[in-house]
Amino acid sequence: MPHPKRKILVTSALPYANGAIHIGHLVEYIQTDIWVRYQRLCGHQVVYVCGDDAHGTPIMLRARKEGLSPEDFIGRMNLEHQRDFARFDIAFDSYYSTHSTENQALCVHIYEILRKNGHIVTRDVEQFFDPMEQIFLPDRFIRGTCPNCKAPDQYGDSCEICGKHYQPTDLINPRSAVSGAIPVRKTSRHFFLRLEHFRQQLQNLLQTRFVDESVANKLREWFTTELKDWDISRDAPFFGFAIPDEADKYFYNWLDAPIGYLASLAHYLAAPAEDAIQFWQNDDLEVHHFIGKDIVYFHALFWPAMLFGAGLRPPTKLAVHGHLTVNAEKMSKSRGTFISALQYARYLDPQWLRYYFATRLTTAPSDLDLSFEDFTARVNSELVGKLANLISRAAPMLNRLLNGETGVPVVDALPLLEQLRQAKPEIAQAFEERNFAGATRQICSLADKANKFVEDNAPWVLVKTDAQAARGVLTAALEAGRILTIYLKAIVPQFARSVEQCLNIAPLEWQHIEDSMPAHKINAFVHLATRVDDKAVQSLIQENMMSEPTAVTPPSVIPPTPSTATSSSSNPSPAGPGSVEPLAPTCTIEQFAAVDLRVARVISAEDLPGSDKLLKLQLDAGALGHRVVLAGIKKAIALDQLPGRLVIFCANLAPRKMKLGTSEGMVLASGPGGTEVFLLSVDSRATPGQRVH
RNA sequence: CCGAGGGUAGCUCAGCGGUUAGAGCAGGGGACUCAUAAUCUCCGGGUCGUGGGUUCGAAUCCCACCCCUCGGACCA
Repeated sequence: MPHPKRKILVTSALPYANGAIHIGHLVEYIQTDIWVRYQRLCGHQVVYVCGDDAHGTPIMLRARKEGLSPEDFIGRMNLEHQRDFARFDIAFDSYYSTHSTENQALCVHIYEILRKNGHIVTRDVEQFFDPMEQIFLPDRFIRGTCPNCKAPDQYGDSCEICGKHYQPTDLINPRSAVSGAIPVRKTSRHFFLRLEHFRQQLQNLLQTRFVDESVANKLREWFTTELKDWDISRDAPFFGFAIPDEADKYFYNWLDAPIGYLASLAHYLAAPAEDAIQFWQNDDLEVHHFIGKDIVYFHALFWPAMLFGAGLRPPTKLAVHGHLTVNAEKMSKSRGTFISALQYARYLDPQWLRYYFATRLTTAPSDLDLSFEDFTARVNSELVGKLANLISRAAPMLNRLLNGETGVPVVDALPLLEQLRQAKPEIAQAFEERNFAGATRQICSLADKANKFVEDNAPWVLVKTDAQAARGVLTAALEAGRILTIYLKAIVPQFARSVEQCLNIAPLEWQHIEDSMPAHKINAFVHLATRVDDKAVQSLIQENMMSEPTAVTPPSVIPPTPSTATSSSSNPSPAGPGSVEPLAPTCTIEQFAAVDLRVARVISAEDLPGSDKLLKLQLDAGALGHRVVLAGIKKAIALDQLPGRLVIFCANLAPRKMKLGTSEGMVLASGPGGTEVFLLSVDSRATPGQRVH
């Protein structure tokens, strides 16, 4: 009524077609779906599209491992994903795939324009190459010893033990995760999008309501330096779209992933790609992308840049959410908290998760925690104890004592009902802003009042003396339940459906808040929501701990973060230069002498909680005294093997303040890092403090 | 070290310049028995991270510091 109908295109990030949907992913899809359902409830025109991000080397390799063609593999994943989403009532209008003819047409179309307009350049890039497999290796497919903490078998982009990020070229003893071969450097021509061309437009975009202020602050940092060209090409063999007029060149899947939103739209429209573009360009259309904070870069820079370059409008809004932790820790297989959507649904009700996430989601892109204790408490006390209870006490009573017929709410109930209705704008605003925590808080508080009303008027007593009055009380209670259900409908649609059935009313819409139920006969009560059984929660976690990490083939590329789209092989910077420990430039004897290497004896080694890679070593350097050195060897060398041992360390290295203390030197070691670290030692007769020449 | 966000009752959080600081959950007492042992009621419980400042008045604004989380830099 008051506001005109909005036209809104909504997307959730495209999950990578390489693994199952897990509860971390679900934060985003549930958040998006609640928002979408709310908008629809208000009568707005919403198209909600998504699909699998189906391209890339990880998928190609994974398919091969399973003995499938990539097409068959992603087809299977797509079905699995759709099945999982359906269980959680994610109401996509179109769930498609980046591997589609529409997407290919769109990618080529946009690329051609970018090229024509001079936004594409080519440049030679040197990269790791697997000589056995004859493929270029994404960072994640190079494993080696972490150069920082010397943990062995770490990914090429970052170390899981110490958390350090680096270039694959920094790895000690790098190996191809595909074949085990030693990667070699190889040069190839790559295509780049000149991001700098779009600096002004991108910055202007930040002046709009494109992102919330806290995110905008962060984004502005990117503009303090030159925007680097973005590498959009990959070499054959690659599972993706070929770049036109080029032999053996493919589009990087992060190029076709966001374009996949358009492709999914085309699929929804059942129309050719041009129609999707036309739809997109509609002046009245709002475009909202829901994404995790890990992929802001792609959606705030690359994607708008592509659109600008192609003469298309940018998105209206990025709705950024944080990551999920479970019981206050990162999801962990060993703790049983790495839970797939499927596993969750086997033990627990998806409605509960929708409700619980809603109570935790705010506008801010901060991480949210799924504490199972809190989860159980809140679902039981709020969703079941307050909300469901209101109807489950009133409806059966009306059926049993008063023939199931509602009447007119008693006069005493009018202030309550008025209050319920007056909450509308505030709750609406909370939904609009994605402040679902605020919305549920208000809804619960209203439910408290409604329950109190029932309590105060005791219809079960009243019915003995004044049936009509009792009917009026129960009618009011059900009316209150009906209004609350409208408020809740976007969050727990199945709950709402049950209420509608029970109250024998048409599907509820937001505008029905103002209405009153006419006197009518209600249906038999149906159970609205069961309580969470703590045992089921325990079973779920137990089973998860037991279940072997199957389905994950060696180069496990299941994104460790909950959010989505192309988390693997997603190093945003252009394919970095580097090499397999190339020989350093020649140095003079003076330069060499500048480095003062000394013998030292390890006095003690202690763990540094908070660092995955570093150990704190106390060194006895003889006349030089004692030194504290933080060495990245935790993964490689057991604590008890260190004390007493002679090592070589650089004694005149400038002290370095690190996160967990200051390091007064550097212990020398070889090896790729991670668990492959080999300390240099000297013959046993060397004494601490001696210089190495 | 830089940036962002946060530190308010045992727990999760609301309040973000104005009367004695709130809610839910948990704990304790009571009421009720219509309801999925639900609901209602009462109680205990906080020097609102620390120290300064602005103000008639600060949890709320400013400055410094401490701690946590998340990015980034550095370590490499």
